Amino acid sequence: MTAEPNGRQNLGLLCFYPHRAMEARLLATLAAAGFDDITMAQGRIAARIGPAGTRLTDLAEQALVTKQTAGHLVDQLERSGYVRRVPDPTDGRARLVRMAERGEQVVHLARRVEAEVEAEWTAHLGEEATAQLRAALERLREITDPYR
Amino acid sequence: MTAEPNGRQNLGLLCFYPHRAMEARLLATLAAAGFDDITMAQGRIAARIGPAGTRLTDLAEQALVTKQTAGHLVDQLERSGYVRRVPDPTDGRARLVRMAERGEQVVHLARRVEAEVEAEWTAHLGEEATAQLRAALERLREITDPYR
DNA sequence: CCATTTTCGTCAGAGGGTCTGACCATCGTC
DNA sequence: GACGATGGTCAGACCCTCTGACGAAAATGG
Repeated sequence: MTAEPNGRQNLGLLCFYPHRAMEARLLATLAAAGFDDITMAQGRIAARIGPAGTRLTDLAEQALVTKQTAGHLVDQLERSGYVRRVPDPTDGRARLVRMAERGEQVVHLARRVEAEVEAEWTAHLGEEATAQLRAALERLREITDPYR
Repeated sequence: MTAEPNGRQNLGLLCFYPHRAMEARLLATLAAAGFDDITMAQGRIAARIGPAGTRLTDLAEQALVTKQTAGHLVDQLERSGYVRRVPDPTDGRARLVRMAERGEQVVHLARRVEAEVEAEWTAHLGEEATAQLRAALERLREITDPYR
């Protein structure tokens, strides 16, 4: 991911800045709201928990980490009260990771911050350019995201 | 960075996929070429070394890490023979981190891979959409990258 | 219906990346 | 020259992630 001598940077690197900015804003806002024990890694796992709960293995697969890593992160989320594990009624081996009350609060706040940041970006780029940006990124995802 | 229930994902997250894909490709290709002792963190530091060498403090600032972290990574890069530290003739305290021969080789290869991946993306999106994407990301960088 | 294989999850251990805090040497300035 | 600012290192800690090994439950297939 090298920065070329002329100002031209590769597209992968250019994608990095907005992503980092979004994550930093999220983390800062959540911390300011009292959710100061959350980390980015935890967030990336938590973001993939479905409404009815999700298996650890699925979380790991979608987040592109090992089961062990996902388990470790869920341990922390559970200890902090953001999620809880319940038995999966359809499979004796499995457990479902489900959002707890405290977790839902974080999700609501995170959504608001995301919308806020996107609004700022739209103000900078203009409506049309932003829509094109989103469309391009979504198409790009087809070939850069192994998970759909 | 939550994934919303409907398919719509926030722009920060959408930016993540291409970035991750680019980094993964780079790392895999470099490893296959025999540079198998390099890591992403090292790459992010190394990418910021200028032609005449760069001070550790500047590397740290641009990469948004502490001096200690940058120093640690440069240690590894030096041990692997990618860079070397030379005294800064203009400042007795400072040392310049400069690319070594082996480092230059990596940079050349990395540039080629980046161009390759961008070509694939362009093939998927089309020339015009790719140009627009780049323009939008560059404008977005103005407000999402604290370093210029 | 049982044996085998697969899947779900955990435990244990290791290495890498990053940070804070303390510290020394040198530079620049008054 | 004295003193604050700057470049860099050392030490210690924490978090993230991985590999390997394993037990329990489910799925498969005679």
